[in-house]
Amino acid sequence: MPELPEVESNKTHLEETSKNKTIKNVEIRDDYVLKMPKGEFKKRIKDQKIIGFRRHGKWLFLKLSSENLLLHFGMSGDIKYYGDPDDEPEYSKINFKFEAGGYLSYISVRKLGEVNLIDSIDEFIKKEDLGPDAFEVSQEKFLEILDEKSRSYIKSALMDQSAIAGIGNIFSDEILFQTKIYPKIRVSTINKKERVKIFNSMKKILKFAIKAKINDKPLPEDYLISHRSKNGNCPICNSEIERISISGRHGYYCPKCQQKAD
DNA sequence: CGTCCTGTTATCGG
DNA sequence: GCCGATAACAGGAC
Repeated sequence: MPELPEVESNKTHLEETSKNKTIKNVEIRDDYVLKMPKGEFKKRIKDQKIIGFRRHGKWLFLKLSSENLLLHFGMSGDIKYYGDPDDEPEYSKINFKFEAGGYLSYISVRKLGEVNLIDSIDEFIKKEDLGPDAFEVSQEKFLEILDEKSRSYIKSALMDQSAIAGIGNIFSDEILFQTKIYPKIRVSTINKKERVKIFNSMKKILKFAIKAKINDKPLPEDYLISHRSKNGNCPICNSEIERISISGRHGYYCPKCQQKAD
């Protein structure tokens, strides 16, 4: 379930369970997400210690003794630590076994996702052309990126990983709902005051969602996310939520709260 | 059986 | 070059 908040909560999970542990061996159930030959991956990762973590956008990096393990969760990926081999999660694709006991599973229901080993995290971010992380970016930088020259739809701009990294379909809908902005207007038509509102809302929502995810709590009832599916109604005005197609994705919005004209 | 889906990428067209 | 639309990737849920 991976947009920025889910990946950040995965990072917390790893910090709590897997830090400073040494990988004894790896079991590969399905190598579809693995971007290198199985044998090479196993050989390189064996005996490496997990010394730290970093997240950028939807990408998670495990810093190892001599290189970095990168994980991307696609649309249905997850990660889980477990102590007993009988507790291996369903759809686990790659299992790391620790020297001290315990396991870590990279899980994915589908096969979208990526597991790889890389030398430099900074170079990877550059090579992937990722923008600044949505949770870290400064207001100044944010306004520089979503500037009056951008002809993109606001929803597309928020989801563009090369602009701002970490926001996907669900959270872009939430940000626009809470700022009462119609998803299909051009960034260039939104004034600075409104763009500052978008920035503040983005930070607030991400912070809240990370906390909720870590504590395994649902998001508040007045979030659009809680009403986003099947014939949902707006938690503010009770209008029926509408669906709109933008950049190949389906977004949801309240036609009354998020008017085109502003 | 058909439709839907939290992500990314390649390709085409305006 | 910018930007949107589309298809493709996969497979489980409904």
